Amino acid sequence: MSEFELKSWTSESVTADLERAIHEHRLPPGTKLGEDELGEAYGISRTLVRAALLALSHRHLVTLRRNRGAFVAQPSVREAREVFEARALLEPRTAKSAAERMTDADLALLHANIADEHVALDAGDNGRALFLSGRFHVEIARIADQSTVEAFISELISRSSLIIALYWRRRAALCETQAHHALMDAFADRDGPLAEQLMKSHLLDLVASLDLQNTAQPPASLREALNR
Amino acid sequence: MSEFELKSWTSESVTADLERAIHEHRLPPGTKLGEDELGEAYGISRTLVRAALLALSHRHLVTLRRNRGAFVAQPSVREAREVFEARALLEPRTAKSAAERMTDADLALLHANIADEHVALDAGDNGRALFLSGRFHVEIARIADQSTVEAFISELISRSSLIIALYWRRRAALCETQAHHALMDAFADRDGPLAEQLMKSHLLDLVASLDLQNTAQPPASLREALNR
DNA sequence: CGGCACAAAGTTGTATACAATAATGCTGCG
DNA sequence: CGCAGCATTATTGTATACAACTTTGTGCCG
Repeated sequence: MSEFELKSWTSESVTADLERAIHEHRLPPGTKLGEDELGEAYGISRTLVRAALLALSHRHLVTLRRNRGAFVAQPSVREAREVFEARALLEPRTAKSAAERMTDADLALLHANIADEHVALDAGDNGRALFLSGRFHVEIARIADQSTVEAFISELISRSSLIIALYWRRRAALCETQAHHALMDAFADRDGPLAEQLMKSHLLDLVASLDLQNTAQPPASLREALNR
Repeated sequence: MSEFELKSWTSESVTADLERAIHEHRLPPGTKLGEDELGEAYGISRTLVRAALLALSHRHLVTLRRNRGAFVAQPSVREAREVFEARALLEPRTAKSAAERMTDADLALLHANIADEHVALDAGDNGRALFLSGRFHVEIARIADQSTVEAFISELISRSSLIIALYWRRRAALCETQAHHALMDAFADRDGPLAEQLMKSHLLDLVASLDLQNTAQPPASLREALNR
């Protein structure tokens, strides 16, 4: 951890670092995020750690329990459904706008993103692959030139990562890169309506690949289950 | 201010109190929110004030400028357009869902909300009327039973209040309560598609009533204009 | 008289100290 | 032996102290 202390961390950079760790499943749902522990790891005081945890709680990535501490969030089945319903409202139209505004540079960037994802998958780094897969969606919002919607989608993508950690059904393959390739074709053709339709289907497929039937949510640890 | 000190404020309640003050235009865009000043007003230390200001900045209601302090946000024309585009993506469908799930109790609550708004208008309390007008939209999201979308809409509504403060064209009348009455009829009939269409039109009307033509944004104060 | 440099004041950024609360383990009694 | 109550420990909640930076005011020099 000592190498971290060389960098001069701000609450924002710590927030980003933690968000990425959560997004990549290095910090699984339910993980206790002790203030002293984090402060020591980053070489900063609890003041900045608390600011970072507060920011993450506002994005629903961390749950704060008064006098009890901060934990990586464990979205309920209910919340999982809501997140994907919100994505269904925002992302298809955003993909349409993106397709209509797409430049060649944007296309190249998206291609590179997919390539990186394949590299990560081949290297067995599923966490990084998942992160890059999410980035693909955020980049689309950026290309659509809607920073407000982009911020919402970015939050929803990160929360989706937690949902995948808890409810993903097919353990073996993240083979849904097909959907991203199909979207790329629509983008290359600047076909807005097609991109909108493809994104809509893609999100439905994603939800379908989750196990959201059970009413009781599986606790990440016995401790968490009993403290509830 | 001393009466405030009787209550035992938490960072959350201070956040809510400030958000409402901003929403009601008691704290206009550009207002400097000094930490000592706020701390003294609420009878709390800067620690809690900072937590509240941080929360408000995450909702884009407050702009934090490093080493310079916190200010009530002044959305740009660009941001104003984006906020209403995001609302256009979220609210019509949400109104449709709400119409389909509407109970008699929900209807009564919405009616009461509109009644309160009229009372506030008659009393000349435009700030409170504006707040209640926004609450109407948030309540619809609550009725639609989509807390994730509700949180987004709630943020967008508060930001819209800032936008109205800066870009509202017709100073005289907030006579667009007509639109809310029309929506109520659709809700009473549980007519989802109509509610969706009416909400869409309502949002378009709102944008049309704003003056978003000018490229340079009007500074709320000379000081702010020059410090930029 | 104007402008630049420096000093002083005020505000925010961060760390730390202390208080309050919850978790843990011990002890004694039934 | 088991459980209740209390002491201990650990962690979070809040306030405060100090450092860093920005802004403002003053005076010197050109």
